Amino acid sequence: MKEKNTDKYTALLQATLTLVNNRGFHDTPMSKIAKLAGVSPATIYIYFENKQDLINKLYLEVKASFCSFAFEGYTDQLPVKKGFEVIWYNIANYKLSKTEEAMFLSQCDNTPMIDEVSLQEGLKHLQPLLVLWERGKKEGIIKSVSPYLLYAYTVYPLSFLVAMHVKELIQVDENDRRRAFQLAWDSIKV
Amino acid sequence: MKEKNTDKYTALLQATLTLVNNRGFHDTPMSKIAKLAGVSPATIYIYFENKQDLINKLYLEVKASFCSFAFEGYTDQLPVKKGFEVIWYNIANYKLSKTEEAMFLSQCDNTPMIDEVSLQEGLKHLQPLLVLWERGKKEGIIKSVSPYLLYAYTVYPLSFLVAMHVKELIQVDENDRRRAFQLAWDSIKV
Amino acid sequence: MKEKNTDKYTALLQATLTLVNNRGFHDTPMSKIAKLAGVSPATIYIYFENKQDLINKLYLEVKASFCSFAFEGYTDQLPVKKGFEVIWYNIANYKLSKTEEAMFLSQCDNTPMIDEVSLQEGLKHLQPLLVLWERGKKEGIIKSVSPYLLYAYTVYPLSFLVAMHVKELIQVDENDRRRAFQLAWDSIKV
Amino acid sequence: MKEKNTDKYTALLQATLTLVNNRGFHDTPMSKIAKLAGVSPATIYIYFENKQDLINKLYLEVKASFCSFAFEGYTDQLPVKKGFEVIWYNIANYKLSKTEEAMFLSQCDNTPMIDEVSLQEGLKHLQPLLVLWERGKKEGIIKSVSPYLLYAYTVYPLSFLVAMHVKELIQVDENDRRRAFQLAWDSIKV
DNA sequence: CATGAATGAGCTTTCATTCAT
DNA sequence: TATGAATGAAAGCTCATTCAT
Repeated sequence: MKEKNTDKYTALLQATLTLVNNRGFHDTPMSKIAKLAGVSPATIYIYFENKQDLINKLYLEVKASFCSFAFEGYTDQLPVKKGFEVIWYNIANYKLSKTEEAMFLSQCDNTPMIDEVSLQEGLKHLQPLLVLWERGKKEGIIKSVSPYLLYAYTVYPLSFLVAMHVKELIQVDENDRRRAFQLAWDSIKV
Repeated sequence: MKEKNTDKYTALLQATLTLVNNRGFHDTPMSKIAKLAGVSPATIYIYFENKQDLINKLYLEVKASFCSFAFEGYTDQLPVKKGFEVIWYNIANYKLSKTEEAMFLSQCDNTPMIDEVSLQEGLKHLQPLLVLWERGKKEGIIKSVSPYLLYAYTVYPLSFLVAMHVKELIQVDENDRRRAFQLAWDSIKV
Repeated sequence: MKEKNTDKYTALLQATLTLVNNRGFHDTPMSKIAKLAGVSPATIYIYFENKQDLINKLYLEVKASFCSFAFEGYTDQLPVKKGFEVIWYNIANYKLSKTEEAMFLSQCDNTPMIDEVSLQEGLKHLQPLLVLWERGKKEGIIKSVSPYLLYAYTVYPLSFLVAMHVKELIQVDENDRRRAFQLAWDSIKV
Repeated sequence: MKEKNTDKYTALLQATLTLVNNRGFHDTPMSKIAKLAGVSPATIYIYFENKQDLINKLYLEVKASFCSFAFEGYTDQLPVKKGFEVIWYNIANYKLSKTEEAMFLSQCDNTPMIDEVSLQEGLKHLQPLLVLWERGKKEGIIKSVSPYLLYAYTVYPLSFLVAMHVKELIQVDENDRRRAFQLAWDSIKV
């Protein structure tokens, strides 16, 4: 009974993810979401207040899963470079394996699609990375620049790579990832 | 009379740019575009085939203006680093001054909004940068990696900085740009 | 357990009365009725066939309570004027104290909301008043006009007074009622 | 061109009048209104903001026509009784000939269907009758009671007679109107 | 060329009602 | 008996597009 609930809730989020990815938020009618999730259109409104709420909740869900993945195996005991490496590979692996989720997050971050409130909410989770960078700067290992710059040159580029990967313009195998990491690290290291 | 034509054409593109930036492609009805441009909805269809055509043409227009800006003052006579510097600063300056255009391009590149054909069309213009990178690799100055990687770590990060700048989370003054260039260059230089 | 039944039945009627009064028949969804009555929407269909049946039954219930009230303390032994006075005051007191019920009856009588069958059913109860009027006419005390006219000028005006009372545009104290009765009586007396 | 506008506007109001009368506000979908008026559903929204606006505007239109009719041939030079007679017969004739309009007004006045603002707006027009009554009271011809009472016992009863007339339960010929007027006047005269 | 009016198609959302439990 | 979940049908409304002028 509780199962059924979670099932439909999840099915709806998944359907939305797929459709918004392939067709955009516009051009993704509720009826299509319902059909792909295997429920009636009216059922959506049992689990979500409205279309905006559905998309917001999907965003938060995906963002949370992304962030929990990002810090797997990481502790602040690790030396700066090693710690950064762990996180960076986590993120890269997530984005390149869960491409649907990655593309969706990209779309959300570059489009006025998600409530500002939800966007803020979604940002909180990257805190440990910021702390790590701060430590790296103190230790003279990482350049003394704004965390926004560090993010722009290490994590953000992955979005582009994923997009090219999805379009099958590039492969990103183990070697490629190592090379990409090199570029990221060279960019921010002192 | 020719003036008038161009005026309305331009006004429509400008109106679309503004509205799509602020509200997204969905939630930007033709009627609102017409109103902001100061014309009748029917008039749009004199200049554009339909909504998709309007957005495609806007994309190409903006992309072209962006690319022409990007290579101002550049010749392939320049040494690799100097040539890259010229182009990079051009792009940075364009994106940070014409933020509306920059945000729009971001949205187009991360959303299934533009026809694949038009996207391809828009890509052509960056050719000289690719040629420059090839030269850099041959001269052993730039890392031997895919141009997609080079793009991801030098040009693409600017989109993130622009977004943060527009949200007034960061300033990007002359010094910041110099720092940003340093990160870009460190990333790809051998 | 029988208690429970009656409780829910009554609660549903009461909830319907309140909601239809405040929001109209349209704009009164079954779900809201259920919530206000403290039961599940599905439970309504145990006690009532459908929405129309619910509203019909409410109408008959209220009409019956109204009519039983109307003839309290009345016998056909009373002289005509005294008898009329008793009934008229009963009706006035009912309408002005049970304003929710009175407003609801008004709404039913002026709107195609209740089945014609139920409306006919509801009319039967006023019989004794018609008989009294007939007697009054024979005795030469009451004008020889259709009972519809007599009703229109004695009972029906009270609906207007109740409406104005509910909107707090007029008070209707003991004195006002006496004055109102005077107008009613002057209207129909020979 | 202007013709067309007025035509459709009027056709829509007329269609609404008919349907709301026969089926109630609930159970009168916009699509049915459109069909009866011979236009597309979308066209309604060129002339009216939404369903509520449509019904409000209809109310004001009908109320205005009613009131302008009510005071035809009346001047405050007339003696009180004569003046009252003129107005009363105007109202009676309007209601008994334009029964659709009369029934609609009844429905609006007894149902939470019209915005409070519009209801207030609609009330203004009866001013001259109130002034006449005031004069009658000063001259000792009319009972010294609230205008609400006077209205309840002279004008309001007509709504009941119209309803019975529409249901074909009574005829209301010239003689009947004279009798009805007698009851109204006896009610309020000193 | 330019437009206001018009619309069919389709959108999001609601709701009376049902059904498995 | 009682219900929360589910839904088909339909509601109000919007919008890209057309067309007579």
